[in-house]
Amino acid sequence: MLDATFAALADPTRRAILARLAQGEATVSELAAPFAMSQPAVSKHLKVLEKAGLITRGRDAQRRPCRLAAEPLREATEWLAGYRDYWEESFQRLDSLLRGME
Amino acid sequence: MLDATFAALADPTRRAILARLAQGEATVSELAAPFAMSQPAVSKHLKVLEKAGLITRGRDAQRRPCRLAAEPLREATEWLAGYRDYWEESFQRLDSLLRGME
DNA sequence: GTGATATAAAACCATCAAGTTAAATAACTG
DNA sequence: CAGTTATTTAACTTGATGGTTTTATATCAC
Repeated sequence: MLDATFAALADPTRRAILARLAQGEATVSELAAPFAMSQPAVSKHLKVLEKAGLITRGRDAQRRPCRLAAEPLREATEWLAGYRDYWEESFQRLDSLLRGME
Repeated sequence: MLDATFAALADPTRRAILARLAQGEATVSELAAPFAMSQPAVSKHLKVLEKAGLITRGRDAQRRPCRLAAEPLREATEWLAGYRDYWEESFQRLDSLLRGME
């Protein structure tokens, strides 16, 4: 699943969508609004995110609200954690960043 | 830079190359050996990794030894860290939900 | 200089990704 | 039912990816 996760994260539009969803559920049109691209284009991005397991979608009348599903992000982070030894000096910084967020 | 980093990590061959390089410097042919693909194909993967800043290359006679350069991995991890409390929170929510059901 | 080794570059092909517009589907509203 | 809103699907274009084989470049060893 790492393939799909990293591929999904490689696109700035999709990362922005995830950032928006971190604030809470949103509909397709709400997600599409900030972008200078057609709504079907955003729908495609959502399909990529859904296939990667990064979002789930509900049903509310005509709307298909999207929710963040962060589990693949955890897996990706775990993979990256295997390399933390290689940035030891800067790891201290990341460590305090994480501590600060708790 | 996140675009290039995540795109580079989306390929299993490239992740395997990084895993190998985490053990130490290696030449192109050493890196290519385990894979059922031509050497030029591996060279292309190395170019992708180099452009993403994930490896650097030296010179040793005809050889171009590759080294891991983990800084982009740190950046990627930092981006992901922004979601860490999100998933921890949702696990906690799930956890209390489950507790409430007992 | 010749030949062998290590790697990169070129040309090519098939597939996929990201966008478009236009049409189809689903569900609400009057 | 007709019309509107929300979203998906289809068909298409363009450009990037991942692989191939063949050719070129660089360096060593003789």
